[in-house]
Amino acid sequence: MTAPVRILLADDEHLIRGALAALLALEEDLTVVAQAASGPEALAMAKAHRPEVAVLDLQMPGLDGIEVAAELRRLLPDCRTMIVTGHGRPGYLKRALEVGVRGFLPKTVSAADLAGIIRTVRSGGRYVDPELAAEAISAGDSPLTPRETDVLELAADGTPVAEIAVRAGLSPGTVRNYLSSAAGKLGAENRHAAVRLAREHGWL
Amino acid sequence: MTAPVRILLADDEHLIRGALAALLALEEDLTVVAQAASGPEALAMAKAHRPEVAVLDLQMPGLDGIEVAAELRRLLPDCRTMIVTGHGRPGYLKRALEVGVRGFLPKTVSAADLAGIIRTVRSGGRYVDPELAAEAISAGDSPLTPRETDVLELAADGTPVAEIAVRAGLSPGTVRNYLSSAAGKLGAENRHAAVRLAREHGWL
DNA sequence: GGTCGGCGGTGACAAATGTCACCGGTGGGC
DNA sequence: GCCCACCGGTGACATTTGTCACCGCCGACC
Repeated sequence: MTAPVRILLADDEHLIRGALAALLALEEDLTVVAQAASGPEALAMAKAHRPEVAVLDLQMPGLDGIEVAAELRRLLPDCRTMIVTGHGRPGYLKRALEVGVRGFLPKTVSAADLAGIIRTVRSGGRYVDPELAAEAISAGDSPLTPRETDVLELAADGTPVAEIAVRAGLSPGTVRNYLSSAAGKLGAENRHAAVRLAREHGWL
Repeated sequence: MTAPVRILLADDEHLIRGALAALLALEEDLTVVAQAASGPEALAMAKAHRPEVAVLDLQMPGLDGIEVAAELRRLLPDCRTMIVTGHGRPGYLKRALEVGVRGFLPKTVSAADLAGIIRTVRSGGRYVDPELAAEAISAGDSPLTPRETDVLELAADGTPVAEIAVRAGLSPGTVRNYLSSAAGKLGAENRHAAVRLAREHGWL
């Protein structure tokens, strides 16, 4: 029998992380060698313990799972990464795949599935939750230009145009043009609805 | 030794729920008699299995944890309820306590703590996460009148004033008055920022 | 070379929104 | 009875916003 798969587990919810660790410990060919409760901690633990597979929660303090995955790819190219997430926005999936994540799944999978997917990923395979994949495909690419996305993001929490203009280093008129065009492309009544729609599609 | 505590576990994230069940199974004085992945399912399982303690996730499809707790109180007055949640908005805590929830904790607690709290709740005690409690207290009561809250809620997703007016059965002018007054009370620049602030405080 | 899309900008106009004063009605508390 | 807060409304006004046309400047692509 070969040595067990060395796993790094990162999730800011202690309860979940502990439970997951306990669950994976039941699988004799898997071993959790490190745990972390935040993005930076995950990186530190990875450097120290050099896991073969990193199981990362999407939302974590400090750095989110995708940012950690990107860093890990630079630091430990041999370490396979997978993302586990509660709510799967399509945009996240795309970003994740771009930084080399090999597994992407919602927390609704069963423990047995998780263990299986870890093995798959470990041996070079990939796994993407079918439902999330379908959503991502149907969502398609963002119709927004990079700059439109920037400006829309700055408009996210009800910031008035004048402030957006300052923060983006643009003239107020230009900001309004971008917002108007973005809202038009998204079929939104105004920028606030546009923000909501873009968020729903994972374009923000 | 007395019979083990009969527990109902409700969480829509299969992975978490399973892991939790496995974890609680390690405690010999606790036994998970039922599991559910949605609000309605939780109620059905509760009716069928009559647990002593119901551990409910806050966000679930169908009915959220608090709604389930409220129903349970009617259906099974002897069943103690506790809410476990990822992100603890202060407003939720308040609503939870109002419907008789006896435990309210974030998912950042450890498994040992969870088991301890289940025992506490089972024997008639209460437990509220100190940090969430502090937030709730510092957040205080909503400064908004009921009607202001209604209108603000309708304004939530960028709905134009005209539509809010129709839905609320008010004149557009009145709607603007309410929104303006709400934004003023919250110190917000405009209604969208006001919505965000109210959400953050759990007042929405 | 030409064309086209993105970027940044201006100016002008209409529409939506924010703000204020002020109205009457109702109901609770002192 | 009086006061006060909330409800619902009107009218007027300034400000913010959305929308459109049109400008020049790249840079990529054919």
